[in-house]
This record gives sequence, structure tokens and C-alpha cells, in this order.
Amino acid sequence: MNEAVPPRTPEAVEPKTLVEGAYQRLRRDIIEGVHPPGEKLRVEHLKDRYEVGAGTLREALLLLVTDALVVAQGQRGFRVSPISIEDFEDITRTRLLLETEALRQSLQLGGEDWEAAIVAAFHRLSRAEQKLGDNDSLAAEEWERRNRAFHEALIAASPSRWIRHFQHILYQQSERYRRLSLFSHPIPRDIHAEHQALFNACLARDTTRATSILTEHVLRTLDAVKLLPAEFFAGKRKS
Amino acid sequence: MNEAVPPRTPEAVEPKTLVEGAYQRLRRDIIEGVHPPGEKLRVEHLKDRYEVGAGTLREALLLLVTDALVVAQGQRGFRVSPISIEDFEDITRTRLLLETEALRQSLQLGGEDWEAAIVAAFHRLSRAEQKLGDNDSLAAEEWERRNRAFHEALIAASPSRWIRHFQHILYQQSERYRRLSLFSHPIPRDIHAEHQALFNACLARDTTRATSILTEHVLRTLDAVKLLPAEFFAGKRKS
DNA sequence: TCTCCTATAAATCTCGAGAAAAAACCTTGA
DNA sequence: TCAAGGTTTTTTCTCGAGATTTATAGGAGA
Repeated sequence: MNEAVPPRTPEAVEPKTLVEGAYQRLRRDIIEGVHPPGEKLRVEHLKDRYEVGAGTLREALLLLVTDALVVAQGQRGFRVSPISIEDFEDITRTRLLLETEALRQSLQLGGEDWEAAIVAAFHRLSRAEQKLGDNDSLAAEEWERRNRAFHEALIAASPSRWIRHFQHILYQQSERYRRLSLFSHPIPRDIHAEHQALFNACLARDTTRATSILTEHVLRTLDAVKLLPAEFFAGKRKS
Repeated sequence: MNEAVPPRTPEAVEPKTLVEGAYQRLRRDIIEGVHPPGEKLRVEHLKDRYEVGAGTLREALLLLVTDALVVAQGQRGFRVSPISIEDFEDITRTRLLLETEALRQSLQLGGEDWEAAIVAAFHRLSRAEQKLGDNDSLAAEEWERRNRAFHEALIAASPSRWIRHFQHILYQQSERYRRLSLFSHPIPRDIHAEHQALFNACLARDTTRATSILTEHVLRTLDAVKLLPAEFFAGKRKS
């Protein structure tokens, strides 16, 4: 029960090179808002923070372009991708387009292994939900990881690597926004109940109900973010 | 009429850095099969061919990871992404999922500018089709460019940047496969007629017909590639 | 002949320094 | 006070060399 050991992320692949290490840490810092949207990412400053050479850090930034968390402009350096309500709406709807299709495929094709995996993922997520609420950032981090694992497990039986790839990118993007909605909770939600209903519908192989619950579930976060004050999206242009 | 001038691609952005230049040339070479699928991309060899330093070439390769044309394995270098029939089927179906949705949005939201743009794009494509068939690789190149422009113009009125972004990646991927189907034409196609029908349906704002024609149009290429001998997909593991 | 181990070769990864470009600053003039 | 022009500073981009890791080749032993 005591998980006091260093909370080394389980599913995070051990970095084999310095570039990968810097990439992983940078990605985490961007998603968590250490580097806010729109911020200029100066190589000369960041190379000290992440303890690598300039060329190495440039490569890490280039890798983050793949995730669309960083944008690069020739001869003008790197920048954290800006955010906006319009962007989050786009992310959400595109993600739903892909994720509901993948879920349909999973429900149709998923076998016993897939079922077992989502049972396990749901259990882990439920446990994390219980530990939540104490304003414990470590627990929130763990919950975020297991929430992602649950959603990815649901669509794991889809044969489409491309859908899963794009879904992964979009989910990562939406994490930046979900962080914002944690500050204020404009819409009261019983997230556990939503997950429970989704889980039940999936085990019952009820495609219509499952996709509909998933859609509602994801759109609810969109609504929550929409109610945030516009200041949250004031991505500074400078520095 | 005489286009003997160096066929500098019009819409290709002039590279501002050496990295971008190497990236563009590498991308072209990979799509055109100069570097076949699965090939190991050794920095020390390629830096001579593309006349840049080793670090610069590494950055160009990292950029190609964004397009999923190159895969990087830590401490084991870079490789051209492999191809397979399963992958192309996945690409095609995912692309249709996104592109039909974007087309629906375009048909609903597109204004006069959008209409004018697809009229122009269709005209340019038709002209390129006329010049085709002489086994002229230059004309084929031009046709490929205008075909892409036509398809992108159709969905240009979609407000979803993410769909357009993913569609761009998938289209790029499918170019590698389309090249294969050019060698042998197992299925006789009147591509111009298909484009014409698609164009007509779009101008008539007939969503159902337009998406259905587009689907048929794209699936036909999938069928053509499926009939190719399996040797085309024998992506060598070595070298 | 096959396997395992070692030695060699090759490739990748990493860093710091110099050249080129962009941004910031400061002076001058109206 | 403001604008314009030029100078300084900062930042990005680029390259080559050294260190580490991986792949290859050769040989000993069974």
C-alpha cells in the first residue's frame, strides 16, 4: 500500500540517449505549464536547465515538434505552441471523430485480452480516483496517467495504428487544457460515474451507448474549459 | 507553354535554413523511392550527398519523424519507415474518415473564395492530365503536385486545422504507395472522369454524392495497390 | 560445422566554438 | 515626444572532433 518509493513513471520508456531524456522532461514541463503556451524557448538558457549541450537540446525541441507541442520557425527559434478555445474545440471534436471510430472497432474486434486489460485499467483508475481530492499533486499526476491508460486501453483493440497515433497526439494536447480546468470547477462532475458507465457499456459491447457516453464525457471537459475566463488563453507573444 | 525553366516547385516554401533545405530534399527523395522503405539512413554517408554537416542532417531527419517518413531508434540511428499493404489500408481508411468529414464541413461552410479556388485547382489539374501519359516524369511530378492541390483545396474551407494537418500527413504517406501503382495499372481508371464527377458534386453542394465519390475515388487506389505483387513491399531490413 | 568470445571497424551521440541572422538598444535629428 | 538609422548584444544556426555504443569480422574451442 505504501508507495513511497520514487514515483518513477511506469510506462515512461527509460531514455536511451540524452536527447530522449531532455525530450521527455521538456514535454512534461510544457504539458504541466512550466513553459507556458507561446513562450519563447531559447536554447542557450534551456541547455543549462536540462544539463545538455546546445545541439542536443535543439534535437529534443525538434522531437517536440512531432507532438505539436513546440513550433519551429526557421532562423527564429522555437516556441511553445499557443493555446486557444478554438484550438481546444478543434482538438476535442477531431479527437472524438477518431476515438469513437476506434472504440467501435475495439468493441467489435476486442478479445479476452482486451477485456482483461480494460478491467485492469479501470480498476487502477478507480483506485487513483479514491486517493484524489486532497490537493495532492502527486496523486493528481498518477490519476492523469491512469486516466490516459484507461482511455488508451479502450481503443487498444482497434487495428488502426494511425488512429491510435493521432489520438495519442490529441490526448496529449488536451492535457494542457485539462490542467486549466482543474483550477476552477465551473461544472460539477462525477467523473467516476462517467467512467463507470463507459466501462459498463464497453463490457456489455453496447456500441451505441459506449460511443455516446464517451462523446458526452469528452464534451463535458470542453464545456468546462469554455467557461474559463479568457485570461487563461492570453498567450503572451514575447518571452 | 515552354516550361523548360528549372521546375522549382511553386508552393514549396523557400528554405530559410540548411536544415529545411536538407529536410525538403530528403522528403522528396524518400517519397520518390530514392531511399526505399526500410533503408538505413546513415548520417555520415548522407551528409555528403546533401552537402551539410552531420548535426544539420540529424536535425533534418528528426523533422522527417514528424511526417512519419523516418523512424528513429535511440542509439541505433534512423531508418526510412517501412511500408506494407496493411499500412496502406490503414492510411487509406483513416484518411477517408478525416477527409470526408472535412469535405462535409467545406461543403457546408465554403464561400465564394473556396469555390473559386477549387475551380482554379480543378482547371490546373485538368491541364496537367492532358500533358500526362508520355511517360514524362516531369509532367507526372507536376500532376502529382496539382492532384494534391486539388484535394487540399476541396477541404480548405474546413475550420479544423487538426484534420487538415493529419490529412496532410496521410496524403504524403499515400504518395509513396501511389508511386508503386504507377508501375503497373492493374485496374483501368479514368481518373479525369472521377475528378470531374467529384468536382461537379462539390459545386452542386451535394454532400452525399461528393463524399461517396471521394470514397470510391480513394478506395480505387487502394484496390490497385492491393493487386501489386508482394515483392514491392519486401522492405529489406538491412542497409 | 557450429557456437561463443574477442578484436576491430563503423556508426551514433554529444559537445563547444565560430559564422550568420535577428532583436534590442541607443544616439541623433526633427 | 516621436521616428529613423545605425550600433551593440543576443540568439540561432552550422560544423567538425571526441567519446560512447553498436555492428562486423575473425578465430578458438567443441
